[in-house]
Amino acid sequence: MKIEDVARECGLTKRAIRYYEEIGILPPPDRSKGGVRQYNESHIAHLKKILNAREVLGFSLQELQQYIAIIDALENHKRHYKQITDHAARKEKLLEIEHNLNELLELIEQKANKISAVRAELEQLRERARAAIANIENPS
Amino acid sequence: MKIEDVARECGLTKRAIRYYEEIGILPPPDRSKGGVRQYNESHIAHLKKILNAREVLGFSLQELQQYIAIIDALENHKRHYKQITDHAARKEKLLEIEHNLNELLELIEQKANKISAVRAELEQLRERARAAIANIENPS
DNA sequence: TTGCTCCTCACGTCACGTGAGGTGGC
DNA sequence: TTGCTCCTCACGTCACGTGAGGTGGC
Repeated sequence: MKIEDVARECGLTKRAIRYYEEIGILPPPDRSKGGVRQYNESHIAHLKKILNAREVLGFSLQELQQYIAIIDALENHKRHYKQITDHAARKEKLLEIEHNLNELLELIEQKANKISAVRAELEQLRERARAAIANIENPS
Repeated sequence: MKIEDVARECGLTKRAIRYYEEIGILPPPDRSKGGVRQYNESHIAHLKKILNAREVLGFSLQELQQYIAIIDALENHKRHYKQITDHAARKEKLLEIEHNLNELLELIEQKANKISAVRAELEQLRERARAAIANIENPS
């Protein structure tokens, strides 16, 4: 896959994708002998996941780095901690991750509440518009 | 109220508030004889409403102008259309506003779906973390 | 008068947008 | 060879951040 395919699939510009690579959000893909970036499905999945999180959480790209680090830490947790015999340290790390996840979930709830507030206001305005229309069609 | 009070109340910087005034998002407040901006409660309400909408919808400040225009059009609808006797044109305008509101509400639903997706993923990760912790505390 | 906040430039920054100018593969 | 996309600079833009340097009101 070339950069254009990734751009179309993820709803980004090619410039944005190169920029994400430049600042370390997206791992550098292999290049063809001509220097063309070659992407695969895992790049797409990675991008879509962090784009969703970014949109929902309103994070800057720098903050997203932290977010990705937390996710990766847990997803690779088995691989990383397989040989560690220090159970106390391992538990400590896991508790820290759980704490971070709780904070993120709290942030998400706040966003959900704001969505509800805006939706309620727009629905109320729509009702007013409909009432006004009905009043023109069938004056009381 | 001075700019510092507005900043605290709305979670903005003073610079941001002056910038919103500069580009027309926020109506210019009165000034004291020394040139100090004097705000009132309506400025606060206006700001909070559009900040919520901006965060939820992900609009640029330019797009927000459109949004504000739609809201104002409806909120002042009685005042604006009181003397208009052309019922057909009036209905046309109201139908257009309803259409705009429907589009905004659709956008909101998409945002709500994305929130749900991110929340589900984070909750799943938290479950995994908790299971790993339980496994350390009480090995199977 | 002393502090505090206010003001207006004006340059810096983040996350890209937008060409310029040149190369690579069907 | 002709188009198309790819590449790397590099300057522009949006939404502010961040001082600099000076004024106003308790």
